[in-house]
Amino acid sequence: MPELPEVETIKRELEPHVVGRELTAVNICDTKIVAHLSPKILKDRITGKRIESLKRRGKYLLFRLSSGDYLIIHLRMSGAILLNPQQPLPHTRLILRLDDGTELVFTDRRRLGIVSLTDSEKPVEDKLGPEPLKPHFTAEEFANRLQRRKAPIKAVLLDQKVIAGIGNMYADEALFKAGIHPLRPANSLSLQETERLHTAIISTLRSAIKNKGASVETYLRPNGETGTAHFHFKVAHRGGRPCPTCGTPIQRLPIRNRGSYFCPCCQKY
DNA sequence: CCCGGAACCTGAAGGC
DNA sequence: TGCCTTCAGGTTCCGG
Repeated sequence: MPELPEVETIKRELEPHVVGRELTAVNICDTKIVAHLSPKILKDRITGKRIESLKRRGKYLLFRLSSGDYLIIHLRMSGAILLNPQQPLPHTRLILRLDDGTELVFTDRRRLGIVSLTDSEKPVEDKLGPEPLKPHFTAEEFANRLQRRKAPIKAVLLDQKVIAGIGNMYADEALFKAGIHPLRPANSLSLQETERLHTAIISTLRSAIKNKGASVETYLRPNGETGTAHFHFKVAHRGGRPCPTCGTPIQRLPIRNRGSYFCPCCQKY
């Protein structure tokens, strides 16, 4: 499941291969993945354009084109982008060919990912809160946002308008690191707890990026290799296994229909 | 605005 | 063996 660290890894590993290159051919294999405009218009508007830069914002990838447009890709649950795969891949949705022969292949087993085109960053920007790894994500601003919400902290961490880029796995890992129960109402956290969580979010994401993301389910890096961040998970996807700190079995609890993993001993309500 | 639940989607896994 | 149900979760939509 691509979250911020996975999308950041893809961005970094794709960047040197795509920036400055021209899109010479666009093959939309599954028109259903194109959102907000017709597949034909998207294809016509990006073919022949140069990729000026590649940026990640939250879980979105934005390719800025020489036309001034932004080609936007969101991988959702099962999307991946592969560079020059050795053989045809199952669930291929989109193929971009560049002027040096490079091929970018967007695959998506569950078909929930989207490709779109906009003339500014605004549509993406409007959906998202602060980037957690940028200096403007401060503990004060974080505390402010939490104070307005009484929903479970786990649910609030998944709200992209509160913080951009956190998903189910890293929400669980950050809450464990901060020692906070996932069902605690967001506005019940003390200032100290909020600061611990703020720090935990940043260190959890940084460490996952160092490990090139977590390969659970279908996530792969553009070169086809897996990430290693999941080997360092303490609670995420580890229901029933002993907590690495105290040995208590990790519990699984559905919150907002998402499996939430936590240690009932280290994260008391 | 805020909240929780359902829908979208497909393949894997488990029950019978 | 095979059919059926359940589960996985990022985002959006909807009713309260």
